[in-house]
Amino acid sequence: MPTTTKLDNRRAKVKAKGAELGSSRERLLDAAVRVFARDGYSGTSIDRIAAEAGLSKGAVYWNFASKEELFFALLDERVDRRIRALFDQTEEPPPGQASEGQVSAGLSAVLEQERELVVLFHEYSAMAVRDPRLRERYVERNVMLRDGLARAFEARVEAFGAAGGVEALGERPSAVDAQELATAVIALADGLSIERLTEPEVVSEELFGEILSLILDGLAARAKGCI
Amino acid sequence: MPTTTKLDNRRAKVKAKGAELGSSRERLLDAAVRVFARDGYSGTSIDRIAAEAGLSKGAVYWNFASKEELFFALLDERVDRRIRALFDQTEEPPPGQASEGQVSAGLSAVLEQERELVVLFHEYSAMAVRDPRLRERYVERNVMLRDGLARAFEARVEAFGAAGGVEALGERPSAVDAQELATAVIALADGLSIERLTEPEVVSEELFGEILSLILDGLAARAKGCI
DNA sequence: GACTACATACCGACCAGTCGGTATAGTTGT
DNA sequence: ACAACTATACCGACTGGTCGGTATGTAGTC
Repeated sequence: MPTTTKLDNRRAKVKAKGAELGSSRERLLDAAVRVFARDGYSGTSIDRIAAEAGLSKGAVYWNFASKEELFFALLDERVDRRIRALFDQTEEPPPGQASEGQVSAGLSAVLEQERELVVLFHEYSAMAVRDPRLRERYVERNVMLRDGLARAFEARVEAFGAAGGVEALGERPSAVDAQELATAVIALADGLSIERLTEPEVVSEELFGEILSLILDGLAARAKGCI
Repeated sequence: MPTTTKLDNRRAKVKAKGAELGSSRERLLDAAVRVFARDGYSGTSIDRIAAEAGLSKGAVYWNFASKEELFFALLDERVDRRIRALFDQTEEPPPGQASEGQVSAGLSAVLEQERELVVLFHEYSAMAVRDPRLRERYVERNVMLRDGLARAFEARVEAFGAAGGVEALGERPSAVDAQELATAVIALADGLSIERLTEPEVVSEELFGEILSLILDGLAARAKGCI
């Protein structure tokens, strides 16, 4: 169904011009981040977003095709971008250092400053469970993150293997591979960030890094055969 | 504000009689589990729940004070009960055995069979982020779970300490205490169960148990000083 | 005067909650 | 045993309000 060719033309132009700082489009997205995070997707009305941006409903429907498209744009241009940036900086660790501390610090910083993004991410995931279209995009993003992290682990293990003379992965029957490790580490990060939303005091800044290094120590110990 | 004394009296009686199998109340709760899990809280209408239960809106408002109360009842009588049962069986592990496998198997079984409960739990947590009243109850439940798990870890470490002659916790500067460990393990379980909702194929049955034993191995290795 | 970038008024759908009505079960007086 | 009365458990029409989306108006710009 070629629903909205006219609209697509319009949006193409908008996308070209809309990046200007302080443009209505940006103000709407800023407001949408706040309101969606505060009230949830279905608890948020278009009128409220418009009002919070100092604009009207007309401005919203000029810049976005629908409420859903506004939400998608927000995920693309705010949430995903942020997460990708975090993981890019993770993949190239500062020269020759163990990176758990860095990763944990980076993650904690994001979680601390950008509570709204975490809430939106949470909302995103809850919606992806139901909506197949959303799920497709959601999974695509997850695969990217997981693969990146898995590669980072493999690189680390190779370096470790060269130093310690032992391969940690794929040797023992109970060993986990890099993909599984990445899956679990992402799950841990997600889980901790979610717990932090309701109980900030029990999830310390360093916890993620500590557990991550515990896991890696466990791997190393198994590789050394000292368990 | 003593709002609904009449209603409370009524509900007390209902609670006494309502436990009968196949009662309207139970049928409504069964339907509510399905519909809330399928369509989300705000995507669910009272009429739809009633229809799915083969009853009418009047039946819903006879048995429950409001949509919110219906949802709370559902969390109490279905979700929480189930989770508590799982953790109770976790706290007394089968005689003298390492319990990671059991815990992981139990968790996986629940996640497999009761996808609806996981979805509802997810929804619950998303709502608790916003609604202070809900958050209070949510946190209360979390504290219970965490304390229980922390005690289990402490018991395990004591046993381990007796066998290995070393205390694993509170010795090294980078060591984590039982509460933090429990927090992380719950976060891991939550994260994995959420990931499993959208990507069932990447979260294997055994993954949780494997990571858990990796973490414990890491602790043991540190205690032995072989890292 | 045509196009842009909105504002405003409006429509139809949906929905939580209310309320009068009602069928059935239970209780009480005789 | 039977009528009179009451409480229980539900039905379904209705209300007030909200909200996504649309249609139309309008000030500024080229």
